[in-house]
Amino acid sequence: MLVPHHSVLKQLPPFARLSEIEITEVLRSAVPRRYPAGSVVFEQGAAALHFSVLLNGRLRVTQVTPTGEQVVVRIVNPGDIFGIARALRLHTYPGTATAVVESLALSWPMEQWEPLVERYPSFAASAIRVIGERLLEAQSRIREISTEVVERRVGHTVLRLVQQSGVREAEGIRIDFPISKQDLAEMAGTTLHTVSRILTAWEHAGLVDTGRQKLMVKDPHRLLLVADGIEPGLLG
Amino acid sequence: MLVPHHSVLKQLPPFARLSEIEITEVLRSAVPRRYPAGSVVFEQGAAALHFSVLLNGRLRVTQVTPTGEQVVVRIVNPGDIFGIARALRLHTYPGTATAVVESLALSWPMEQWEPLVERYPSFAASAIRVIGERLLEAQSRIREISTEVVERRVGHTVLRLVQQSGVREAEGIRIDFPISKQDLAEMAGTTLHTVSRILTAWEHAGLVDTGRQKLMVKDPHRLLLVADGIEPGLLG
DNA sequence: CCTGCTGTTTGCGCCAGATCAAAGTGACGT
DNA sequence: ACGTCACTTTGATCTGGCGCAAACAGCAGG
Repeated sequence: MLVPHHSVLKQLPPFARLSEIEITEVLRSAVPRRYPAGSVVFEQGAAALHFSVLLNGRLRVTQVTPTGEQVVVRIVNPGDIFGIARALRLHTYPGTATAVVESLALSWPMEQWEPLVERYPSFAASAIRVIGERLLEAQSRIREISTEVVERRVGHTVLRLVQQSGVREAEGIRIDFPISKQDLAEMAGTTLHTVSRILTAWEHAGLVDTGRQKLMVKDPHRLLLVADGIEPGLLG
Repeated sequence: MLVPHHSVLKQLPPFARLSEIEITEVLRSAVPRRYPAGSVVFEQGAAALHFSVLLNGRLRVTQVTPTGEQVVVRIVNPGDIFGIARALRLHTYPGTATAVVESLALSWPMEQWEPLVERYPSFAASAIRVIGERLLEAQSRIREISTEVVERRVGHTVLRLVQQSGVREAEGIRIDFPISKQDLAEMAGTTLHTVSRILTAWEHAGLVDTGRQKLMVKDPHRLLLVADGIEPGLLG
């Protein structure tokens, strides 16, 4: 099936307001791409040749500093647009994207971006909203990192994951892709060691359930209280 | 002069590609607003009623955390669009904007945003770029705050100010609006005291010249070396 | 079943930088 | 000129959480 994406695409906000004909038109220049778990989708510094929509799977976008430390910029969820460097007048990708699980994306050559924005105002409006949401999230993280103590930062990081990538289960909400303590540390702006200690404390208190690359939040409400500083930390 | 803004507006990227007639049209729904130094332009949590373009002056946008700490989100420079909360589907402003010097802005009712984006693709494209730039800057700050030591963070903060709001002078580059050490601290994610110590050290080394709400960078090149960790810190 | 690899836990010492405290100084109004 | 207020400097102390180190546990592949 060369065009299984017709209906899928219509679900996504950026394309929701396009007609059947327009979608067919838009799909003409798109190619589906499959990324095995662990593979690199694009690399920091490489020429920005494509922008894409994630159909399913999960990507992790990281940046490395000039001195070699890594930070996780964001997690790309199904439905998200990613790799839009050129819209920001960049010629290279500002970060590296890696598939954390087997993933499928729909990919357009970068030159299609401008026409898409110019021709479909609803696409432009949607793009603004998507980028705007990322901006708000980034600003929240800045506020968190610069004013909050580690335990609360880790709390907010986990809650953000729950909201963006959580699936309800009997015992709580599971983050449905493999995530290491190292990843959490790079999201919260701390170290692997500190994250490990915090999660262990939370596990004893019954807030979460953790394991090798597994994370499940059993008591989101109470975790929120800790993250917001209403309930004191559980360390020590 | 009710419409002195015709030519001014045409200088600004979001409006640069509009025709004379279109600009007249766009200006019809705009009102100029004057903000005395120190006055509040809009307040965090208030209903988002307007979006604006800063014609001259300088605004400081801050956020306060639930627990009362403040962080400086960004400085609005002439030519910048600000207060576009509604474009991000927010109904209230996520931060507070204060005029640091007497400022003049052109202001539209929020309902005009969607029509503007839908009608003028070049406006939409420009908005995407502006928001995207803020996003990149926010991500840089996240990387800095979570991986760099204070001195280098303060360095990058100052360099960012130089780039965005610096004016060449005989002795170096001056930040052309009043900025306190407290402001710098809230931008770099540290405390007033630490900023003071660092700037004192830099002053002794001839990198900067500081005073009461004054900041001038005498040796931007060397400051960059310190900020990038190529040259060791000057503290102690 | 063993072996290796990668992710995780936990203990301990230490230091960057926050916090507390107090004195110093430039700008502005009267 | 003087006093006041806001901003700044500097010192002294305290501590969160980082860095280092070493042991431990899932999981994959032979």
